Formats: sequence, structure tokens, C-alpha cells
Amino acid sequence: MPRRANAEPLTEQRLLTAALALVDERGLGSLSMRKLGAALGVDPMAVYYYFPNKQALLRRLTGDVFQRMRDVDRSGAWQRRVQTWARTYRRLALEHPNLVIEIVANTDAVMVAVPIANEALEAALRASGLDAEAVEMAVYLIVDYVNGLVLGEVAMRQREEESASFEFALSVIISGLESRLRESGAPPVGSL
Amino acid sequence: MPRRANAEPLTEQRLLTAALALVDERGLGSLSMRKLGAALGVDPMAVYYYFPNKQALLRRLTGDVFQRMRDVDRSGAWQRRVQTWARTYRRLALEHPNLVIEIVANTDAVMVAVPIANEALEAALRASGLDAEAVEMAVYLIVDYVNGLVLGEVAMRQREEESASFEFALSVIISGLESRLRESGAPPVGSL
DNA sequence: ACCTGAACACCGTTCAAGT
DNA sequence: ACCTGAACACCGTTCAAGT
Repeated sequence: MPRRANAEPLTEQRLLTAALALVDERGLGSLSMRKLGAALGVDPMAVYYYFPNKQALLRRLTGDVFQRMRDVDRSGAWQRRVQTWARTYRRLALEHPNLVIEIVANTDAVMVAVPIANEALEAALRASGLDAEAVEMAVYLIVDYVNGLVLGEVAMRQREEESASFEFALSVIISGLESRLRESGAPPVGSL
Repeated sequence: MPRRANAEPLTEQRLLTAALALVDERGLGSLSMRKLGAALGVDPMAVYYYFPNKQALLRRLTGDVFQRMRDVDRSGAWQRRVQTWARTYRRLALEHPNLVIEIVANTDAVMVAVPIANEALEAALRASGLDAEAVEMAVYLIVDYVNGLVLGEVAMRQREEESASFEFALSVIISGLESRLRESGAPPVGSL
């Protein structure tokens, strides 16, 4: 297949953008190295000049998308910061459902996404006054819950009353954490 | 390929057992229709006589494995029943991690697994005295959390301190539900 | 009724070659 | 430096044929 006359040169960015578009629009099944090449009017094997294999491409894609979790606001009461983090993650997941599905089933991608995503949440929980061990466990509780929710929403593709359910869950979890805090005689809620 | 001399006749059960063994031992990547046939000493295409396609095979496998969630004990305090349900689900998932990963990424399989798995949990939560709407939302909270946990455990394949984190999460969720119950002036905890 | 085997349209990846 | 194209070992699925 001869190169298209008007083709711009390939770059990592063009490949990543095209790959994300394929995943978002047509599902993960439509992201193959061959189709990615074809989508850019280039020999299927040209992709291998920029990424050593498909795994590496997915790793980059995951990292780039999850960087957005870094923007979550870091001021205000811890309860509110936890809510904001969870809502941001949920929104990101609903924007790229097909990618999120891949990430969760893929050890490699999980290890890229998790530390990036969790950092802001951990900061919020440290501000609650829970001890270090409880903070770590609370991070897992919330991350695991939101992951599970998002996968359920994505897999079922039915979204009607899920929002009420989501807000209910967050408030139950936060109440539970507040009980812990009271029991351990920690300083008043919201303190820094 | 001629049929093996000592071969028993193929049955749905033999195919399902062999398929689950392939998934458990070598991962989902190793479950192909062709390898399944080969594992049973039969032409790869023989599988299509029993299952119309791979999706149908996976659906059956999922349904069969999740039936075990029906055995969860249905007596005692609701808090304890919720814990038992969650622990049973977690154990099942850790026995068949590769299948669980597939299930969660697969709309079709989710719709088979979810109603089977959730039924006993819903019964436990109805016994708590929460109103019908809260019961439904609490089911989602717990199912989503355990799904997320299990996927995290499976994807990371690191299990050390996860148990403490799991028990912490359950107790936080249960405390949060108890707060709800107190606020709504419901009958005392554990009533039927 | 139960299984086989060729065929088709796909994959990811390697490698030698072209410009 | 950047891209091509043939080749290899895989997929799922269809279909006509064998016993």
C-alpha cells in the first residue's frame, strides 16, 4: 500500500489519539495494530516503529488518560474531597468505558493507572485524621468500590438510577469512616 | 486428526470442565475453541456441535460457577450474613480469577452472573430493616465494592495484607448502614 | 447423531527490504 | 530515519462431507 499523498508524518501522539478514538468509538475489539495503521493511512506494521508492541501502546494510552485524575481539587473538607475524587473518576470512566474495561482486566495497565489515580484520594483521606493504616485501607475501599461501580455501569450500559445509588454509597462509606474516627477519639472532623 | 482410540464421547459437561481447567490453569488467553477441542483429543470444530459459539460457552461456564453463591447461609444477624456473602464471593473469585476477569469485562457474562450472585445478599439486607430503596442501593454498594476488590487482587496478584483491608471495608460499610438505620428511626438492629 | 477438515477473514509479531 | 510487505503461527466461525 503506497503512502497517502497528503499524509502527515506519523508521531506517537497521532497514534495515541487515533488509538483512543478507535477504542472509544468502536470498542476495544476494534483496536488492533493493523486497524490502527489503516486508520492513519499507513502500512499496518508502521506502528511498530513507534511502539514495540500492543501492550506498550495500551500502557501509554492508560497512563495518558489517567493523568487527568491529578487535577482533583486539594482544598476543603476531606469528605468533600473524597466525593469530588470519586465523581471525577466516575466521569473519566464513563468517557472512556472501553479503555477502563481493558485496564481492569490487564495487570500491566492496572499498575500504570492505580498509583496515578490514587494519589489525590490518599491526600484527602490523610486530611481526615485517620491513622496511616486506616488511610491506606480506606483508599482501597473507595477505589475498589468506584472501580466496581464503573465496571458495572459500563458492562450493563444502563445508567438511569445509578447516580442516586452512587451518592448513597459515598455517603454510607463516609458515615462509616466518621464512626471510626469518633471511636478512635480523633480530633474533630474536617481538621487539618 | 483421527479420533483417539480410548476417547469417551464428548458431552457438555466434559467440555465445560475442560474449559474451566484451561481458564484456571493457563488463563483466559488459553481458552480457544481450537485448544479446547485439542485438550479433549477431538477435532477443534467438534465443540461447535455442543455450543453454537464461544460466547455461549462462556455464558454457561459463568452461570455454573456462580451457582455456588446460592449456598450462602440465610440465617442469623443481617450484618453477619452480609459478611458471609462477601467472603464467599471473594473466595469464589480467588478460585477462578481468570474467569472473574472475563466476566466483568463482558456484558453478556455480567448479566448471567449478577442476578445469581446478588440474590442471597439482597435477602440479608432486607432483613436489616432498611427500606426497599435503600436495600437496593446497599446491594449495589456491596457488590460493586467486592467486584472492585476482587479485580484489584486478581490483577495485582499480590494478596498479603488485602484480608485486613477487606474486613476493614466491610466493617466501615456496615457501620455506615447502621448509621442510616438509626437516622431513619428503624426497629432495632438484627430484627426480622 | 456426532465428528472431521478445508476454507475464510481476521489477529500480533518478526524480519528483510525499500526509499 | 521511516515505512513497506511477505511470512508465520495463531484466532472464531461456516460449511460440506464423512461415519
